[in-house]
Amino acid sequence: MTSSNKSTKKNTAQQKHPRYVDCDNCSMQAICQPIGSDNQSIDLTKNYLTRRVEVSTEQSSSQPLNQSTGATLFEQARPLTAIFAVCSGTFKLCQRNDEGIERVVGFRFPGELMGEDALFLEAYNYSAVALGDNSVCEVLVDSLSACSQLAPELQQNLIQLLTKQSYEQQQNSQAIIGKKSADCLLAAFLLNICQRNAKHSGNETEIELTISRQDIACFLGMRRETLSRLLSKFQYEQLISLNGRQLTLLSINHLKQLANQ
Amino acid sequence: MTSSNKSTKKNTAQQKHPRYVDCDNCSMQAICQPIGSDNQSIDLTKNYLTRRVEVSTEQSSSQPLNQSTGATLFEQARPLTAIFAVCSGTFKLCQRNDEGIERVVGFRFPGELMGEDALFLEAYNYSAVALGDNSVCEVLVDSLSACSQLAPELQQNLIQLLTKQSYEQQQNSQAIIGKKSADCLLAAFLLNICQRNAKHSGNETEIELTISRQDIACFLGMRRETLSRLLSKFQYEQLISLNGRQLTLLSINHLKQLANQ
DNA sequence: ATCTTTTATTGATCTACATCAAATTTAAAC
DNA sequence: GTTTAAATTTGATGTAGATCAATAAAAGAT
Repeated sequence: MTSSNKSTKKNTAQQKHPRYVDCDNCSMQAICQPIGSDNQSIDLTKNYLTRRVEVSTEQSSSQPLNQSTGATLFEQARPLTAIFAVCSGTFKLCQRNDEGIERVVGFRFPGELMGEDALFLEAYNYSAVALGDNSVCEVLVDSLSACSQLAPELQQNLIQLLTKQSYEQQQNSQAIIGKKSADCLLAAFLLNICQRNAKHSGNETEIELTISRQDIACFLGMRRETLSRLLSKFQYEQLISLNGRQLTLLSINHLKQLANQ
Repeated sequence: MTSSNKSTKKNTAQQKHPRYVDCDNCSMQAICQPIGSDNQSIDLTKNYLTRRVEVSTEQSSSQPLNQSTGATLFEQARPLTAIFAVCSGTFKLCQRNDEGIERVVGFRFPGELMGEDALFLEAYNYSAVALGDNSVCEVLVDSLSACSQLAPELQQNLIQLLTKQSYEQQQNSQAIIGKKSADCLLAAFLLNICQRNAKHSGNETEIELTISRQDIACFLGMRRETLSRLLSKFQYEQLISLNGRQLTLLSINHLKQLANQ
């Protein structure tokens, strides 16, 4: 099985300038925009919000998963002090179960939230690891809580945000679990990440895969060998093309057909 | 392979009097108890709450899944007017995807909520079908919303409720997805439902399985033949015993060991 | 009660994926 | 640049679970 494009070298088209997501396309928006209860408006950045905090790969406190180091934004079971929105880059979310076995439970792209599902609970449900040099917006929970008691509008927005978020999470995981075969699963996954990535990149057919094969395989519950074979097969079948880290969906229709089995 | 207890007949120990869950053990509690903002308390039942609405098997509007009829409490995609807590009995939740393929996406036991994950969104995410003669408590969303604007206490409770709920949902689905083998999956499932059922029954080792094999298999993403074989194997290995619909976990430790693989 | 229909169990076979192993490519270190 | 290590791809083989098919047991109907 010979894949079409293999000879291309020097295709690590490193984007020097990371693209930050627009606030308009961010899930945090509901609680990040200036809130004016009638005439008295609250300056959010003076209260609970810090924009564009860099999370670079250097200082990694611990290795959350066997391989691939990366900056850990927060760790599972630690007290929840803040929730985050991804500004640029990709994060992976890892969860350790009772028996100490770790799994990749999700990925987050620009404009998506992290930690919000444990808001007002004691601790983070999972660890968040930056895949590369990323940035986030940070919302301090205590300050947010204090503010929301002043502004009922904010509280209403918060409920909406949590509901929508929980809904989308459910949709995303629904799209993954219970697929008939690994083909379908992978097709669904590729469509899912490209669609989510498009919210800020604007391109639904291309994505720069900062996620390693190992992490993808772990998330999808298959072996990396299987994933590798499937990617080769998809390339052979002209469903996708892979140039280094650049993934292009060549036939979204066929992929959708495959995914819905 | 001969299962230990097969000869027992007439073991359909029908519980004439369905056990209703205590309000203390119900997830709806946060918004169902009388709320007193200082001295002016709101009478909930006069506003948005109706307790113990019967949902009997008779009048089924449509067959949500290929087999097993049952009263449909609400249907996917219909406007969300109310959220529910199970009082007695078991419900199954079905979801149809874009391609029209239906799946069982969950079950609800007494004290658990339904529809709450779409609160303040347009429509229900799934259909809810009663497995037998059940009952629910109903909370009307419009009235709840109106009330919550009067009582900030209620709104705070609502946020807590939604967060906890979303967390538990995630935990439940995490316990299921990505298991190595069907054995582990089934072990995890049996432990999960017994544990959830124990919240109102008080017995963590026994449960009356109102759910059909087909529905369980569909939920777990396996064929009913496979499920049947596994149940037989579990009985042979003295992990469980099955008397009609009565399931008993004989060795919770072994099951847990199996589930965490 | 008997008859019919549905639901559940067991058997035989076949395939998708895991597993073990080796080669190859890519990235990091020097 | 070269060397080393890590990540990815490809190959060979075995097994878990799907699929097809046939009973067997409940549940309803009469």
